[in-house]
Amino acid sequence: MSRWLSDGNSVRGVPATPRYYQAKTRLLDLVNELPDNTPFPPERELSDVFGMSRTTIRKALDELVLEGRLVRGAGRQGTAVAPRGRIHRIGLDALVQDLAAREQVVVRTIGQDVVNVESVLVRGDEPVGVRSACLRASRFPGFAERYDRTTPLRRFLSDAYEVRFGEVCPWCTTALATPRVAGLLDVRPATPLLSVAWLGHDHRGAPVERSWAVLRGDRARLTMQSPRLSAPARP
Amino acid sequence: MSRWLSDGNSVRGVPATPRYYQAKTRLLDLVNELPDNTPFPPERELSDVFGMSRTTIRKALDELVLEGRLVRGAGRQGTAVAPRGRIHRIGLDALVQDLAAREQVVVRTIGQDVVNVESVLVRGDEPVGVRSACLRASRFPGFAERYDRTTPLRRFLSDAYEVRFGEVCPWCTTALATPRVAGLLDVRPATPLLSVAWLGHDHRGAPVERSWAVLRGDRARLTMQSPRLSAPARP
DNA sequence: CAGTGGTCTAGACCACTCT
DNA sequence: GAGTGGTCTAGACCACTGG
Repeated sequence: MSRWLSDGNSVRGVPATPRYYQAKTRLLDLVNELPDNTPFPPERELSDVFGMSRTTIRKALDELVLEGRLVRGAGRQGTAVAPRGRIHRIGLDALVQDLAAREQVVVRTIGQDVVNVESVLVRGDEPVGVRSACLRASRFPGFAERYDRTTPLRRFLSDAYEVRFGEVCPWCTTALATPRVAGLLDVRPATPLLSVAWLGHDHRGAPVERSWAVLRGDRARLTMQSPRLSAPARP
Repeated sequence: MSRWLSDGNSVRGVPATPRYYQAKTRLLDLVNELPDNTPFPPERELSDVFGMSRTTIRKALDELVLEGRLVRGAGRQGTAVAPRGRIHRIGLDALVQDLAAREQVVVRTIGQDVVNVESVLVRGDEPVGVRSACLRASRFPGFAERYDRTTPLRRFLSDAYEVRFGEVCPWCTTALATPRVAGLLDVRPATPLLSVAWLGHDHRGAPVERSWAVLRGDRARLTMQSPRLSAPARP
């Protein structure tokens, strides 16, 4: 009883094949035929040629952009066919350890007892993710002044404050880019992102780090450790 | 009415705080104050009260729906506050082992030598994900007839075909719901989903299984093994 | 029946970038 | 200056649901 599966006519007032989806299909064919970086027709021209309003065309283009097939530039740059093969692999442990190539590392104080370390993950001159860590300021006195912003965070904490990290159990979901994150990642607000979060404890179980990271789904893949693969216990 | 309450800078023609985002913030406050399943004001009323067009209001509502804070119903049902606490944890190894509660397990043959096992992951009467596995038919003769569709897939393969599975290295990204998957998950097409994929090999390294799973980001969290947390090697 | 959300239109102004 | 994408408006029609 899927409400959205249209099997011919319409469901819930939604036409079986919305016009924007017809446009998307045709535009996708066009994208597949064009080489990387080929300039794409302007939205107003497509609107004219397809006989649809610019709004409808934009909805189709929006999805192709979200799927990483088209790239939109500012001003006269216009839309273009996205370069293929720009997917970067990012390891989960590298993300947690903060070993990825970074830029724009910012340290700031939030409220009374929280220090935030935010960095933009870069791969091949493109921003692919944002990593944000929150630390208890009282646990790491003078952190903002002492941290050099280049050493991987966990290594620095280990070296400078003698933290021995315990286990971590990250979890993964999707999130929409806030305007702020969208600016850092050069995507539109509300772009769906891959979100990873974790809590860091020291070896005695005391909380040390509360962190999250978001990755551009069209530019990054998160690779993980293999789960335990012994055959599951049988009753 | 002054349209551009520009409260600061802009990037690429996008105001720092778009109007729809201001609406979203205010609407989110409202959502947080209301109990689960409370009917939400109609879009036209919000449009009137906020002094914004219905299109702008809808854009704000769209994001709240994608984030699982609001639920929209058909016809006179209208919009309502989504029940909270519906986030289910799904373990990565459970996903790979196919241990999650399933419904609609379908086995079909694709092409010459591929058998596909597709199942809908269910948690608390809601579909939260789809799992799809592709096997080489010649490696598992008679699979479609022998598989009982209730035993976890990997356990069945181990028991019935004496497969000893080797390591697995899953990767994670985002995807947009195809119309077909959207129907299975009861979401709109193009809804962003969490996507997990992996290749299964036996202990000798021969490929056995090519699988992927998608999860509703507003209903499921993927939990993972902790990465290696020994301090990274220093040069 | 009235009212809801889903889609679509034909405009408009803005900030930006290339020529 | 011209043309691009990003946002926004004020309408419209549709299919659907409840009283």
